[in-house]
Amino acid sequence: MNFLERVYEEAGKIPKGKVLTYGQIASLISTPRAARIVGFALRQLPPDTKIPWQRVVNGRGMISIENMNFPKTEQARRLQGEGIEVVLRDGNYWVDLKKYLWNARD
DNA sequence: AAGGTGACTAACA
DNA sequence: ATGTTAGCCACCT
Repeated sequence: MNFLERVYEEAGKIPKGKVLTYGQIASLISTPRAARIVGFALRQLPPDTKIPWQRVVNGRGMISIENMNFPKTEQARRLQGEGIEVVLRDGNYWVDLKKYLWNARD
């Protein structure tokens, strides 16, 4: 099983209404410094994937997407649909990590 | 096989 | 407190 598959596996475990950071996922799969690869993994997800990629944000709770297959507006919309507060600040979408960051045991 | 790349981060200026 | 720079490491060409 390669790194990407582990990322998908962990991402799939994120409960609804919670978010996770790239670094956090990397740590969960025992490769703390590979946050970038996590992003790389999510980037190549097909539009019809079941993986809750929208629950993954960067270390400050910001949606890092600019204009890929999935627009950040789409991610923000999905998160709000799960009951997560998403605020638009300075052209970027943010979530409150203190409230929504998942601690892997909840 | 080797070097470039990135949905990241942390450290500096 | 904002803007840059430099590590990071698995994947892609």
